Amino acid sequence: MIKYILLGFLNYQPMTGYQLKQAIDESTAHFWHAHHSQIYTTLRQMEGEGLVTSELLQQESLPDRRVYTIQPAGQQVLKDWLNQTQTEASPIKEDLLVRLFFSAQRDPIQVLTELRLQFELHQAKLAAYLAIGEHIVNEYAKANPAWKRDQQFWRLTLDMGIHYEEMYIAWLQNSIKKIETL
Amino acid sequence: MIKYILLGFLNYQPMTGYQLKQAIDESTAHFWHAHHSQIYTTLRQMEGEGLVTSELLQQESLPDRRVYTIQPAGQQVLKDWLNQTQTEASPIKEDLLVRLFFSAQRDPIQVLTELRLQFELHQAKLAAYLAIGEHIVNEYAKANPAWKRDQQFWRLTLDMGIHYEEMYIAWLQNSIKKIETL
DNA sequence: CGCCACATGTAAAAAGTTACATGATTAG
DNA sequence: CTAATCATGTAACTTTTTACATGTGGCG
Repeated sequence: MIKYILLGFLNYQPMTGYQLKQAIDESTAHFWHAHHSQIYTTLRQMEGEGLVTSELLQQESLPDRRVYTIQPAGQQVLKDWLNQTQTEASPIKEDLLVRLFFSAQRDPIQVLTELRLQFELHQAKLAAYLAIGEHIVNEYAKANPAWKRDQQFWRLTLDMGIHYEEMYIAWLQNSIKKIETL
Repeated sequence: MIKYILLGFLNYQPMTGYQLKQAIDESTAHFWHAHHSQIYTTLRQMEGEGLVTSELLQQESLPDRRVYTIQPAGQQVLKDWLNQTQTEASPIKEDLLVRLFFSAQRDPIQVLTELRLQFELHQAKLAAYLAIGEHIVNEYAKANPAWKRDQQFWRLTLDMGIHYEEMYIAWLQNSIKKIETL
């Protein structure tokens, strides 16, 4: 999957592994993230497959940067992947729910502490997403008029992030209440 | 993670790999799933670590079954894991959002078809969760009075599943509308 | 002086998926 | 006769995570 994300970004413009990591952290991290080690190795692997090419640029007083450029073969792979529609709902893996599922024997105080911490974490995430929303509307749209249509799709994924966090926060509040009165 | 789920179930009663797979599919699958291959290998691995023991029971006209029983060491591992509170929100990996993020250049008809299929899939999931909720209330609570407290925690995780699907469905409806009028 | 940003990698381990492999019974 | 349920496993592969590894320049 990380392969397609990298190709997706490179399809806009040539980028380095470092920049791709940043782009992911800033935009797709709330539905897909990756460590830099995976990004660098996947880029090299894709270069071997002829999906991208790279060139090393030297900089004064800063480390060299390896810029990757998507190739027609890479664009085709991306396109093919997008064209073969998903026929399943993606599975969820949510640590907290696993923990909660087996928490009946735990000290309720500890469970509540954990849920309250999650409450704060998810509120922070929500706040961050809302800020990104503002950012997209105010800055990005003006700076890159060519990506106006793209931005509408990015916005949809951000909306999901926002709704998800809102739902999560409401559920945490409700769960905390229920455990308190158990 | 699958390790703790298996220990969590075995902490209630001895079970076979097959039964554990069933238990996971029926209860935790909406926040954590596993293939049978992973379950069987993890059980064997835990046996090697002394967290569980197993014995082979022969059956007439049915295959042998290997029943796993949790050991004190396994209970300790489970307890320790539950006691060390998560300090982060679990990351999300949602294929559909990755696809949507890079879908500006795709044929909108195709995107809509994909979203409408997801709409049906998530509606089916929601219906299934609601049915499970009924099941828990009506049958399970009466059959296992010793797990009454546990059931209240199970119920909380199911609630999340329900709220998640409701949110997802609403977001899909809204996204479909937006793309239709794009 | 210490931390952050810049910048790229490798290695090893853990986790998860897919495919291969077998075989009896029972219900439709 | 065909599909599903019961029942367990291995092997190969892919993906992801964690740790190791290095080095400069700027800011407070």
